[in-house]
Amino acid sequence: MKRPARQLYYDDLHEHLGYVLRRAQLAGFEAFRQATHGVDISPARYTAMVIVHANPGLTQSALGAALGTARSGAMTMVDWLEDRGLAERRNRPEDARSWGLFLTPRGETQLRDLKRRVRANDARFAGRLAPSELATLRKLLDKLSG
Amino acid sequence: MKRPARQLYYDDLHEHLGYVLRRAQLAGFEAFRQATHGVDISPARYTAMVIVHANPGLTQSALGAALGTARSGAMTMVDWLEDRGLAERRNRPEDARSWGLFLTPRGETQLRDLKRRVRANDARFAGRLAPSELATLRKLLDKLSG
DNA sequence: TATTGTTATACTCTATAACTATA
DNA sequence: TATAGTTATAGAGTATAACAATA
Repeated sequence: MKRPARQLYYDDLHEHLGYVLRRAQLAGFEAFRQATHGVDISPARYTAMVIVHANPGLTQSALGAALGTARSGAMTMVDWLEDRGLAERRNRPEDARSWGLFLTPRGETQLRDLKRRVRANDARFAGRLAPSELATLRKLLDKLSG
Repeated sequence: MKRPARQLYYDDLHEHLGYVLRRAQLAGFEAFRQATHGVDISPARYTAMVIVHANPGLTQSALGAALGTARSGAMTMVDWLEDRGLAERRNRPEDARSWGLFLTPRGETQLRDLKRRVRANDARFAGRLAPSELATLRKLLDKLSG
């Protein structure tokens, strides 16, 4: 038989907004993981697919800036997407230094499926709150991030 | 002269609670970084110090569980704290397999200083919201994480 | 000169698995 | 047998710096 774990104290950690945000964000990652179970994807890569889809032809640098990573990080990201046939680099006539990024038909299809799943699970995750609470939360978080 | 960056579209990312949480959490990390400028610390290590301080004598496994990491991660964490003279491992008479963790006097002093800084900066960061908004936000985030 | 993509490299964080000593 | 700590190892993720091609 297992001894009951000793009671742990957290001092005033729950007063720290950063700590509370971090915990909520980890719960969000976990919800995403469940929503995308069985698909080889991550929050960052999902974000990348959404952004490429919404901005067809954008450059790697622009993608990196949108994701908040260095150019080399965007490079790795696009390699990953291209290796799986989800996105492709095309020549840009107006600037031979850079590529234009596009989702492939397969990438579009997968993104549609992922969006459906993520939306449904987001609703389930957010379902811990009443609709009015959720609207308030989104507003307050945006205000905090701005 | 630099060309103006092309307008970027984010589709419905801002509808996704996980995405909004992630952005807010990154803003929180940045606030922490500013608050602790010049001190060699991180949010996770700060959390570890707070928990050791609040639970003197706890084991590494208990610390790992509190931090949400594997035992080997707690090991690395405690090594880091011990190397800098901030915490120490003491023998536990009641169980020779495990250590009891304690902050050193130096650790206590540094934690006091850090707490002051983090609290002040937390107030500044949270200051983007009205006090009533902040209370609402904390409540909603806790509800979401629970 | 400046920018884009690329490559090499390194550092942090974290997870797994195997080992040891104690229980 | 189960658990705590330890160690080795590997995999993400990310940052910096240097280089070639192009602007």
